[in-house]
Amino acid sequence: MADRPRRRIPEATVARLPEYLRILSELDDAIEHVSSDQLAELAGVNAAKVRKDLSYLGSYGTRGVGYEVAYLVYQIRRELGLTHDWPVVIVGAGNLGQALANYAGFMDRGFPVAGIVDIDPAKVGRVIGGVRVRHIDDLVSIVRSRKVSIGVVATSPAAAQEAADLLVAAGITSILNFAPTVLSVPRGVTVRKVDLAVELQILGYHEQRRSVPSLSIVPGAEPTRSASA
Amino acid sequence: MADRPRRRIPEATVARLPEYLRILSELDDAIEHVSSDQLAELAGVNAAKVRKDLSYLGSYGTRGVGYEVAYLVYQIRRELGLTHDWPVVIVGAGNLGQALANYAGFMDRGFPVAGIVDIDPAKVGRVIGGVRVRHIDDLVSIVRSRKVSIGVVATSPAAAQEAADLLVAAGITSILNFAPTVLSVPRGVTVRKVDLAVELQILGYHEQRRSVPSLSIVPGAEPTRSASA
DNA sequence: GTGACTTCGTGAATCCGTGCACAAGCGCGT
DNA sequence: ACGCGCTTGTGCACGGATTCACGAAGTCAC
Repeated sequence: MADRPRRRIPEATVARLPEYLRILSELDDAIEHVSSDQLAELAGVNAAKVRKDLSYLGSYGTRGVGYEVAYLVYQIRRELGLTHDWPVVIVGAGNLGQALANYAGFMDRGFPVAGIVDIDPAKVGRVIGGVRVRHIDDLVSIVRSRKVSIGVVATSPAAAQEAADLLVAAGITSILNFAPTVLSVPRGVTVRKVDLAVELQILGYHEQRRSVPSLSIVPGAEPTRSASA
Repeated sequence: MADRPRRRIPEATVARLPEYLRILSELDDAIEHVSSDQLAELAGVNAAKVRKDLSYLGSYGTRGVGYEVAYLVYQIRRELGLTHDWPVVIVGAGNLGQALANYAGFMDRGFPVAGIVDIDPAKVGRVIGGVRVRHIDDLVSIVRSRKVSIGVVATSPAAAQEAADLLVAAGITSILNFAPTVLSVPRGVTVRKVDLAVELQILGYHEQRRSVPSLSIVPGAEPTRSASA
């Protein structure tokens, strides 16, 4: 119960914890315990990995039984800092910004949209996903009043760096960047990037790779196994 | 010039190549050569990494000069299989599906939207991003006629597995999954997943981490340095 | 209480990715 | 022709992540 010394959790594990959390949350309420094997199966990963990941939580599984679902959920939420909501502000009310604001999954999972801003006066005032679009000049006041620490960049690539600068100036310390641009930010600000085209290009690479060798080697080649899930 | 034996490229490198490609494509046309240092700066990574990445292409940089931009672009495009377009089909014409279809970045970067399908008859017929939404029953014919090999799942979580099954049945071999669900697919099908909420939760973890220690240790604690860029 | 069985937690081996450091190669000026 | 300065390409060492394998610790039936 007492705050334990809190060891550092490997980045790879941090990236998987939300997945475990989602899976556990979706489990039938009647299920009280899960084994690492079951959880691994559901998450599409190795069972040993699950156990090692969970061991970083200092979490108590019970040998011979497994992990108590409710307690595990509590532990993961706590470690991820999900004991309270993290409001986010979205910069850019274009296609993507609108889709994000509408996306129920944000609100549901503890990231309510505190505001959407755009530089285009024509978009200001429109209501998206229950939130009114405001002018980018209001960014600072939104961030301050709602205590927002996470910003989402959903602008055009050309405007992304400026958006990031404004977010940082407003006091944001974490940025999720959807624009295909490398953002430069001061030390102490965390940036994560999601580039949709890059994901497709990676898939394209594998596609290309599975077709090229087949015509030069075997007649009825079986597809090369590739990292799925 | 001749097809060289083509070594396997590490996954981490494959994930960075599209980024290099984008940066190189955006360079001023007047620039003929870039050094690994310059490219590294622009991509926000280490110069040695750039050189090692590019060395997998068997690419010829010139010592003392750098890499010829045009040739490098050609090489990367070739390695990623971007010498021709890869049409994609989007399943799900909800918020996200619409945003994706509208997203110019797909078309621009070699991934034209060959079709959007939805199960909801009310959505069928609507035109999004220049493409008419069709019923999911037409999926097979779209995939066959347009030779689509990449599918995008932009459905609700509940429908995602079914969407994936239909895509696979239609002959798709690569899937980009935006639904917060673990898809199970046959061997030989590549799946990549983008979960927006997971990205936010990872940011949330870092946010929480930079605030918690400060209250228990130092009075004026400086934020813990974290992996940015 | 005892033994069979299940499942966790973790040491140890291995693999992958990163970054340093330096030799080899190229161009340019003289 | 030659040497100087710049930049690539890569061997090597290191650290992080994955996976195996097994001892420890618990449950359950009888």
